[in-house]
Amino acid sequence: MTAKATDNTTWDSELSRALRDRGQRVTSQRLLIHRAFRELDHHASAEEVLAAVSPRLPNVSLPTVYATLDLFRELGIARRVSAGRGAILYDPRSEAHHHVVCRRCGKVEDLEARIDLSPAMSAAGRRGYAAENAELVLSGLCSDCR
Amino acid sequence: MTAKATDNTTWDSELSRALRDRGQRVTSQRLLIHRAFRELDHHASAEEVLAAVSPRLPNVSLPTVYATLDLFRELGIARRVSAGRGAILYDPRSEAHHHVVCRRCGKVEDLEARIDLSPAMSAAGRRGYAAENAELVLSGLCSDCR
DNA sequence: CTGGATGCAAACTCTTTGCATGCAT
DNA sequence: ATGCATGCAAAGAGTTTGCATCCAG
Repeated sequence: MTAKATDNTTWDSELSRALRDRGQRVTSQRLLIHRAFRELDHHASAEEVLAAVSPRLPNVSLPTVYATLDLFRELGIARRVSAGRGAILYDPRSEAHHHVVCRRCGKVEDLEARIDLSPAMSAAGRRGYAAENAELVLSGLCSDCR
Repeated sequence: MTAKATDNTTWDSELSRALRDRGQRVTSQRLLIHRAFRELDHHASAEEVLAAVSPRLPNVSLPTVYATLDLFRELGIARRVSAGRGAILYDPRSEAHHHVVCRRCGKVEDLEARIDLSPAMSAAGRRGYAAENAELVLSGLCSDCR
């Protein structure tokens, strides 16, 4: 396992501080879901996060994972990504990046590309939207499915 | 209604030709779903398309609408757009455009903005993907919800 | 005729909600 | 002590599948 104890304590205190700033409680579920999510360091479904947490803290429920990941989104720690099908992924908001999804097997990969989104942002502004987030998803067949 | 009979016959023959080219059958459901979809001329859910078709051809079922819209996607007539939540929208592929979705009320609007997606396309190519489609979705609060 | 397309219903997946219990504050 | 957070279960939304019937080719 590549996880370091120092990462955990750093992550723990970051999350604790963010929660306290909003007057929300610091629970072991939130801390451990946070650790698992940051260790995955990858777009992950609620199910995947649960699988990563369960060995360390049993009896964590899927609804709690959903609620917690959505809390992370509010805290700016995670982004929601709707990948192709109805599945929702949560992505640790590291640097701006985008995604490709295989239209056959559903696999999602990161795309490192610098795209100038300002025309879209200002178009949204003209429409009356306060655009907070931009999500670019390409789709096609991956090398395996082709 | 703004629909013109000429549009219908044009659309009908376009679709008929595309279907025959692929050895697929030209059915009244497909023709009428196609008309309704083109008349809507807007990102629409399967439910909306069904509502538009039903007055003209009763007993059309939702599964048929899904299958037909997905067929349109294969034919290049429609694009699938996953708008924020798990809902799937089908968008008539007119010109390249993108979308904003309100994160509170879920409303989806078109965004006319010319974005240079080539960096993402080539990044996808490097990953082994044959990228066929690009979908940019911004999210935020619309003027009503703000 | 004959097989692909349709309608109906049911299954399926993923996500959200309601409520009693528990724990952080 | 107080009430937000959790776990469980069940509901809910949206989409897909199975199968008998129907109709375009």
